[in-house]
Amino acid sequence: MKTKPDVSEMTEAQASAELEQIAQAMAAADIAYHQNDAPEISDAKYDALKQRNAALETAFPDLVRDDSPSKKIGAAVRSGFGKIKHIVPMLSLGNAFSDADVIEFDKRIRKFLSISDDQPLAYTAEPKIDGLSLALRYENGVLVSAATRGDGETGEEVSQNAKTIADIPHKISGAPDIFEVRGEVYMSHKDFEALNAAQSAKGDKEFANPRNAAAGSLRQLDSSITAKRPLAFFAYAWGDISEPLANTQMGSIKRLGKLGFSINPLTKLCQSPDEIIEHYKNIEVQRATLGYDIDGVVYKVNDLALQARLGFRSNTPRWAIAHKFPAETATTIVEAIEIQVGRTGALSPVAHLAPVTVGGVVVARATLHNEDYIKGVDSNGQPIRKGGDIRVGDLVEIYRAGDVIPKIREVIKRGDGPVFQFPEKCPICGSDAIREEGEAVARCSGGFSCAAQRIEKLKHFVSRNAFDIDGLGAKQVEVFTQDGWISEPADIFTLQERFGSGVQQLRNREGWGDKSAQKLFDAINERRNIPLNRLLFGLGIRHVGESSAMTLARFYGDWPGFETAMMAAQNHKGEAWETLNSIDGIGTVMAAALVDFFHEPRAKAIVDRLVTHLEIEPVAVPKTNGSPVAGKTVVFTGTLELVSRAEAKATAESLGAKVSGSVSAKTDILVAGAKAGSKLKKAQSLGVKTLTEQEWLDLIAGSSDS
DNA sequence: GAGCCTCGAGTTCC
DNA sequence: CTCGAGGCTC
Repeated sequence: MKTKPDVSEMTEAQASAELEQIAQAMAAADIAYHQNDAPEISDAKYDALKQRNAALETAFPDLVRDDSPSKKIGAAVRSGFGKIKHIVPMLSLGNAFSDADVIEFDKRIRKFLSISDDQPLAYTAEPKIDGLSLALRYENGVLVSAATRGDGETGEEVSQNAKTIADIPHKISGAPDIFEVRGEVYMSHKDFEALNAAQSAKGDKEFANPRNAAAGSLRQLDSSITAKRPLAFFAYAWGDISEPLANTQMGSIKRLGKLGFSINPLTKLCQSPDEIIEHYKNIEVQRATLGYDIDGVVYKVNDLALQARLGFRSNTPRWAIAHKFPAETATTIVEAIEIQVGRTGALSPVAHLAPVTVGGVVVARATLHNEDYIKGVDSNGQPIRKGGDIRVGDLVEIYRAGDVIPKIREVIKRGDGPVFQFPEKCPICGSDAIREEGEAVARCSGGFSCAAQRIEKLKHFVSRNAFDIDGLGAKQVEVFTQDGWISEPADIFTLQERFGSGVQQLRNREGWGDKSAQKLFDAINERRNIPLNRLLFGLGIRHVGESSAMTLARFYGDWPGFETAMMAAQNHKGEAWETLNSIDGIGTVMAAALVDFFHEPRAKAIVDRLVTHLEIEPVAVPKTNGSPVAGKTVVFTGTLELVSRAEAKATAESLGAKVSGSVSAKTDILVAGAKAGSKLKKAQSLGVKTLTEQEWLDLIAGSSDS
């Protein structure tokens, strides 16, 4: 690459020409990255362009273009596709990596269903296609929409593109009126190679692998491009449906085939874990000659009535599992081991590797988790990998766990580096690193005195699920902190007043124009109104994540109520303390972390300064008119069989009830599922009203909609 | 106290 | 995505 002339030696004409070039290059890169799922240039190159652009704009402020990359805050949102909410969520599957995991899976299911080992229990086993999931909705036999998985709850509408796929019929007959088919879009090896050959002949970029090619093709904004791409589709299940297709998994798949969908020929009904594993090995042997990528075999309980009884954990069905093939590996050298400091002070080692391609992606870093992981032992001192501890200079085999996170599997050849010494001090602030007895993680003890912790806390504060301030991401936080502009959350909200109009100061900065500065201030101002749960999450109190923050917000309702309770629970005693501990999902560790946080003077001062800038919105109190349980404290115990525990809790809360985990004199209703034990007895002795699960459902029936 | 299950925290590359 | 730890049930 030729070196660009120094900015100070350039003429206006040269600068203007280069600014135009950069604007075009970056716009093209944005499109490639955000809309085509395939970056054209590396992050480093992209950053270099951005910096060069900023330098030019600083030197020639009159030449700043209207379409300058510096005026774009954050990434352009991928546009052009509508959203579709999945009526039945598209969940991911749990994973099995060994035969033992599969046997365990079978055992768990038998235990859950009380089926003894000598009774038969059938499973389907089918290849797990490495493509993208797609949900097709037919109404009265006509394809009305197609949606990608998205986050499982909401996907993107790609109907026009789906219609160009030969395996997807536009009309079907003999199907239920409402009929949602689920399956996998993929590209065969042959078609993938032909496509890449054509791409390279045209001078277009090639795709890294068939999955990326399929993803990129399905998400074209112009469906005539998708039509030219040779995509294929295997159907494997149904989602929302007006009447069941069959009462077994295998029966459903066969019906899908009869209705005109492609179904995978290697799908097999198996009667035992042994037979499942045999089929897995069979498929593994054929893997190379199938003509399309698969990354494992999926097993499902065949009987749909049993599937319904098994139900779901928070994110995965209990009745299915994906048995993964061993991940692709690569060997490389450990060049350095760096220690990063997290927002809680956790010291996490990360290996810097000589870059190497694993499964189509260049990997340069791998997580090392903690001290024991580097040593190669688990918490009981048992070895976790071949080749022992990891040192700088070692030749190692790496893989991508879940095809995502790079990890070191094995030390293949010992280098000449010394045994890695885990630091006893924080690498940033020099405070002692403390590893509590029985814990895996060492933490910097510097707290608010540690610059790294302060920055990470701020990054957490502005993160997507906390304050989510547009234009103030991790990178900006770092820059602003280093320049001394912000050091705690309250500073963000005084930025504008401290800099007068602020715009002048910001404008002198690289990459900031009047517009972007004003946009940032607008974004900050928008967040002066913040829901209580987001505030609680954003504070970054240890052990308090998104979910617990919501629990607390729901329970206490508003900020004054919450804060008063925290202050009153001082010394872990008294009624406020007991109440806090009684909340379902809040235990002693979290309760202590919360109370201690609010009695730590520095933390308290930071919170006090912050809240003066905020309008804290109470968590939407559910409509409780007509609800028979509004304001009541409800406890669930035993095994709930009709609805999941999480669902029962969510329903109760939506009706204005407070869900508690333990029975006390303040409990209004105890809902006792099967095998209820001590809590039921206690409730009876206290004279608390107890209901069976069915009685509870009857009680709340009809009030959910009013 | 053991055995789930769920959540929090940390990480990589895109 | 994974690991570790907290919380709940038995």
